[in-house]
Amino acid sequence: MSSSSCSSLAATSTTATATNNNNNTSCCSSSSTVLSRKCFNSECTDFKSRKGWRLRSGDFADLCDRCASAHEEGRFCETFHVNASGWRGCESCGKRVHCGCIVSLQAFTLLDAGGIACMACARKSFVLTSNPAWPPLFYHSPFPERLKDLSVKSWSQLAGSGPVPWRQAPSLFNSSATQSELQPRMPYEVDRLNAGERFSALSLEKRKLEDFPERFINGSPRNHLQDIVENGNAGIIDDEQPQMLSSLREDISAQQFGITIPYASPSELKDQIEGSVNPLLPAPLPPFAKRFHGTLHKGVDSSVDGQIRNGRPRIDARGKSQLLPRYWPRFTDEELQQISGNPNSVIKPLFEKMLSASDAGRIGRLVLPKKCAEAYFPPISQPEGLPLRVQDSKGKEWIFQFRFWPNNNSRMYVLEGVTPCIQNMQLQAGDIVTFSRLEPEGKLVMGFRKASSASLSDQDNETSQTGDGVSANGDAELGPSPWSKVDKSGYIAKEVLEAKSSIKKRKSSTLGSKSKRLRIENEDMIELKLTWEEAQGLLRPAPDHVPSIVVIEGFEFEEYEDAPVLGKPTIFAMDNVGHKIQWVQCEDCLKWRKLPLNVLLPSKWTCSGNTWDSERSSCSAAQDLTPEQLENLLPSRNLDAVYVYFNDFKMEFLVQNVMIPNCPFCTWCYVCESTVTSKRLKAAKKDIDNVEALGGLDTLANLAILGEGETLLASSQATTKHPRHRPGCSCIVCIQPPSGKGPKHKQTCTCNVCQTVKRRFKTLMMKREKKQSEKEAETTRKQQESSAEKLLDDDPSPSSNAGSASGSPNKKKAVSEVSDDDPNRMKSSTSPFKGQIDLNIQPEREDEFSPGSDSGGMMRMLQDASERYLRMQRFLSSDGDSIPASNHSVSSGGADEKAGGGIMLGGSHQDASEDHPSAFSIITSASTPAT
DNA sequence: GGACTGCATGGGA
DNA sequence: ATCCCATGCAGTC
Repeated sequence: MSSSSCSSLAATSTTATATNNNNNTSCCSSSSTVLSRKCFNSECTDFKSRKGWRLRSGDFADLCDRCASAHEEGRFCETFHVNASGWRGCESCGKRVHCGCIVSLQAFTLLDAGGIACMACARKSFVLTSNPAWPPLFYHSPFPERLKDLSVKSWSQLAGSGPVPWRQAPSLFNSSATQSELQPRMPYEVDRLNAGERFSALSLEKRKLEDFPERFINGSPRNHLQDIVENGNAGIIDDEQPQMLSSLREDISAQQFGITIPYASPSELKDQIEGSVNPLLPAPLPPFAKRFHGTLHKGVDSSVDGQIRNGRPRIDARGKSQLLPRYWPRFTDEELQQISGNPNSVIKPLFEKMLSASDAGRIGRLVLPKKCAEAYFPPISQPEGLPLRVQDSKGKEWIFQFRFWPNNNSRMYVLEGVTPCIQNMQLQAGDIVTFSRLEPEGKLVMGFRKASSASLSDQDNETSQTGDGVSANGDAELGPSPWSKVDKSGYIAKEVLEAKSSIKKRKSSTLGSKSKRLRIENEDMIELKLTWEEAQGLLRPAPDHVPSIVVIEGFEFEEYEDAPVLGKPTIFAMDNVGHKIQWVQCEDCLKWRKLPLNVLLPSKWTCSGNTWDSERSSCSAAQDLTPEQLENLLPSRNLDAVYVYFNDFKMEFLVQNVMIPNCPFCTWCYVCESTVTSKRLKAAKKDIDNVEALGGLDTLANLAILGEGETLLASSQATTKHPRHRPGCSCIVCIQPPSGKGPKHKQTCTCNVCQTVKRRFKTLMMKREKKQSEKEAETTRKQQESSAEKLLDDDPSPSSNAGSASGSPNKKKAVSEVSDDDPNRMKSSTSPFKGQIDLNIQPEREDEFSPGSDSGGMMRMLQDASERYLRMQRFLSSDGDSIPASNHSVSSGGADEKAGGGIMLGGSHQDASEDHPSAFSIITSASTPAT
């Protein structure tokens, strides 16, 4: 390498001063160094006297008169680097341009497709398009003192903790000196460097620097080879060629994807020397900022555009590897404009991150990518970290705690207290938060990008990149779904599934292969707006599917060994004679047709495919459903509330469309499709508490409801514990009629539902009785003693024990009539429940419901219920086989139907107690025979 | 019991 | 093999 290149390299270094110290003969000099009085140009032996270009250090190269003149006239390289390597031809005019030194940086720009263009051509040819790929660049102000000041003050002011020590983990720096080449120096980093605090890394850095121009000037493999072939420029061929080419290919690939790279680009260097080209020019803005300014303020000098082009990221693969691509900022002008607000401010994009479920969750902790945190956030040495003031895109300021946790000999950086901000910006998992810095204030700015917009833009990008509009990863094979719009039936919009396809493409590019869990979740939760249940409903076994049953923790899972097919979503119901059927909507006429239960339909189905009902095999045939029936049939979407009726008590559940694991009502009940907000559930629980003393079966029914409610409450996400049910499934879940549908069951009903319920109930009761009786003998005495004391001391009325459970005279009466004379039991029955009732449990496995395996509350409730029930049984058996007295006394109407306790699940805003003839009831008969 | 905190774990790059 | 980081979870308040 020629000495001229060496001098250039030294100039490229941010450590010109240090380099000078190490190599006085390299004639690198700066105004701040008086070790050498020679001209910066090693080719020149004259003594320096004039300032030249600006160095990274903020100082100016000292040049002799001759060199300074050549520099000012733009002839420096032509004069002094004639024989140096790095001469390239402009792709446009062919003019030879030297690309091998800091002096020439402003003279050319790298082309996206490879090669270079001289600035004259660049200014003529380039149209500044919205290119989110512009890198955030270190703003090297012509006022280094101001920046130096800012470099410390900005963070320290933000942190409010005085001067910030040098970052504790400059891994970007120390691990490989890459930053010296490419990483934008943070102002404080420059300070540090200026202060000569990194001498230890100097030799390595210097070595890196020596090969940097070779990489740098050969902006593309093509040009590199071209240079070799056409120019016979052997000067740049060295042992590193293969690696260089490989590296450069990576660069090109990165560029092709329009990736923004938060590392220094040569434009940064250009900016530094720009001042030297014409020191009278206004302070150069960072290229990115220039573009931004150019966007905001028309009429910016076209030269700026060319300079901006010169800011194209030229990133070394090693530099790229420092920060994972998924964190590279991809700001659009609009986003910048949104963030900035103030056109006089300069936005420096730092990084971005897609919010994970944890990030967006209520915990309020945003995990920061380590490298980003260490590169762009103030250094912290203590886990407690620092408070960090961050401004959101609306200008609102937030203070987060920037801290870290020790983790595997490393650190895990988090921003704490982000929940208000996240909520304020209405962000959720999958959305992207962006971090940038506002210059010159140094203020951290947090922007965001919603997942939908991100997906669209990314998708657009990718489409344009591939040029064929076809997903590169083959996800398009999902194909457009023929399903029509989402409506009350729960059908999924065609557009939505198409969006899914596009989202998957985006995810594959944006997220890479990272975090499948996140990807799936995002798709489902955010993009698809597809509930777990809906997704389940879409799946059909393959035509020749033979399910294999896997039992996990007592739950049977049907496994699709072959990939399930996407089928036509249908609605299962009971006809008026109690047979299970399914309803399907014609793709064309949208009429609903009744089909046999086990029919599996293709994803696109029309009336013409109705081979089971020839009279309705045409769209012209009338729909055999009244609007009212249809309304009852269709699962209600966007429910506000679910009412669960128990005798005269109506319990309201607020719901969301979330599938509930272990829901005994599976896919049919409204509750099952919903979660219950804790507030309302508590209210409901209170109601249940109020009525729980009605009797054993009533209580059990309540427990069933509440157990489910607990499930609802406890589960914000579906689990795999819910077996997949499909047509023909005969489990307790599936044999139940849809909520609010089907005939009511008499006590003497011997249908599958009742039989199963009775059997399970009886088994449960017997086991509970047996277990409890063993313990009762020992504990009852003590309990009675204590209760007796309590009764004597407090309240002679047993019902008072229920506390708030005295809301109605009926209840009081019920309590007194069916009262359990054990107040502790009453108390326990009002205790919170943790457990769940899963009607899918196998009776032979019900001992898993032992208190030991239960959290306690639920089992106590069950025990109470069983005891009461058995006591009632004994009581009633002596009085004839009749319904429990409690129900006689409580039920205000239709007592016979509600005898034994009924769970009626009404739909949204439906009053099943009044006019819902098809309200679903589970009748647990008091005369249930043991099985 | 729920919220919060800090660390541990394990999948994935 | 190593590191990152999303998330789980136990301890504490």
